[in-house]
Amino acid sequence: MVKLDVVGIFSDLDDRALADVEKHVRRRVFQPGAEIIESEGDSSDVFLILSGSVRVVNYSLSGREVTLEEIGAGGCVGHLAAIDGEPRSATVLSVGVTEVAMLNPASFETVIKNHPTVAWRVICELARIVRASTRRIVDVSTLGANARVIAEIFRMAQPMTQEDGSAVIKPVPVHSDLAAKVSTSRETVARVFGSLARQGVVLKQNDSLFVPDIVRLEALVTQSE
Amino acid sequence: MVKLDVVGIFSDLDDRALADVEKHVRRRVFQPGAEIIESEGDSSDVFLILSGSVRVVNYSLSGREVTLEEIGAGGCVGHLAAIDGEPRSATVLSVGVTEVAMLNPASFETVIKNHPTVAWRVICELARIVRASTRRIVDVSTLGANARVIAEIFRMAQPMTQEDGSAVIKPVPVHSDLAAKVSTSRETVARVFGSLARQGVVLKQNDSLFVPDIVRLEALVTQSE
DNA sequence: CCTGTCTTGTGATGGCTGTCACAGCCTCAG
DNA sequence: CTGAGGCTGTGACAGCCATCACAAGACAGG
Repeated sequence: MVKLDVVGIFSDLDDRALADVEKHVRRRVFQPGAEIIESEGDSSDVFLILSGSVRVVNYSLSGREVTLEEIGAGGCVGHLAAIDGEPRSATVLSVGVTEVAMLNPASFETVIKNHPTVAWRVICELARIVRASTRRIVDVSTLGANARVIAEIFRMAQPMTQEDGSAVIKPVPVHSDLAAKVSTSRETVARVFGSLARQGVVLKQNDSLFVPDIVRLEALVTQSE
Repeated sequence: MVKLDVVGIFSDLDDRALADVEKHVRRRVFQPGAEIIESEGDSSDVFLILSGSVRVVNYSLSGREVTLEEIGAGGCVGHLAAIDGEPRSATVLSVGVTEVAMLNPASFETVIKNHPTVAWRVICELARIVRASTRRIVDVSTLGANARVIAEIFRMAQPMTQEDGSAVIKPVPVHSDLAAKVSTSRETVARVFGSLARQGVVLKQNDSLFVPDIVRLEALVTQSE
C-alpha cells in the first residue's frame, strides 16, 4: 500500500503524524476516465493522489472542454471546497488508473492547524495555482489562438532543453488535449503544427516532437503579437 | 494611525501579537495612479492595505490592460512573491490615496508559522483568488465578449438585489475599466450597454444604473451562448 | 487482413469583435 | 464663458478563428 508521504503537502510530517492522518483517510481506486469530482457537487473531501494522474476540467454549456490543470502522483485536488465549503469549482477526471486517499474537510483543517509546515506547503501550492491561473488569463486575453498554441509548445519544450538549445517532447501531445489547455479548437492546433513543421521549427518524429532551436520557437510567440 | 487589525488575515490576532507585527512593518502612502508593485520586479514585500484601494493589472506587449482584481482596505497584495520568491506576477496601482503597511517576506512567513489562524486566513484568501481566476478562465474561454460584459454587470448587480428582483449599481462603472476586467474593448462595452438599455434591461440614471429585473439580465448571459 | 474507432490534416465559410475614426458629452479649471 | 481632456456612442471594415465537412492515416482487436 502506497504510503501517504508521497503526498507533497505532507512531506515534512514524521511517521507518527502520518499514522495519525492515515486514520482519517479512505482509500480508493479510480478507473481511466472515471469522474472523481463532479463540478457543482457538494461533496468536499480532499483527494490526495497516490499514483496515476488526474485532469481538472470544466465544461461550457455548449459542451466545450476547458482543461485547467493536470496533476500527477503526490498532488492533491479538491482543496477549494474543503477550505471554503462552497460547491466544487470543477470536474476532476482520472486519466489512467488512479489511486487516491480521501480526507474529510474537518480533518484537513485540523492537520493544517496542527502542523505549520503543512499549512505552509498548502499555501505554496495555492500560490503556484494562482500564478498559473493569472498567466493563463493574461495569455487568453492578449494572445491570439495561434500564439497561445505556440506558447504552450514552448512551455512543454522548455524543461527538456539541452545545452545546444534543442529539445524533445515525448510523447507527442494529442491535439485535442492541447486545444483544451489553451482554449482553442483542435483544428487550430493542427494548423499551427503544420505551419511550424513547414518552417522547420518543430519536427514530428515517430513518437516525439523535435525542436531544433527553442529560441526560434519562443520568438514566434511574441512576434505573432 | 490606522491599526493593523483592519487587515483581514490578522483579524484573529490579539493586541500583543499585533504589536509584534507592527514592529516589522513600514508604513507608506501612495498617491492616485502610483505604481505600488511593478510586474516582473524582484521586490517581495507583502502590502497590507489600510485604507484606499488598489488595482492589480497586467499589460500585454501591445499595451492592452488586463485587470485581474480590485482590492480595498483590509486586503493584501504581493503575497505571491513573498511566498515563493519568484518575480512579481503583476503590476499593482493605487486607485485613490492608499495607505499601506509593508511586511518583509521573512516576517510574513514567521507570522504564518507562529499563528495557525493567520495561516488559515491566508489559505482562505488564496482559495478565493483561485476560484475567481478559474471562473474567469472559463468565462473567457467559453463566452463571447458580449456575454462576458453582461455577466460582469450581473455580478455587480447581484449583491445589490432587492426583494423585488431589482438592483441599483452605483456609481456607473467606467466603460474602459469594465472592458479591462472582462478582456474586451471599450467599444464593445458601450455597444452592450446600448443594447441593454434599448431592451430595457439596464437603465441609465443620473449617477447609477438601474436593473429592473435581474433575472432577465442573467437570462441574457446564458441565452447568448 | 479487415473494420471500427480515434486521430490528424485541410479547405470553405461566416460571424464575431477589435480597431480606427469621428462626433457629441460632461466636467472642471481658468 | 471657453477650452481642454476624458468619457461615451456608433458606423465601417477587416482579420481571426470556430465550425462544418470530409478525407486519410493509425492502430487495436477480432
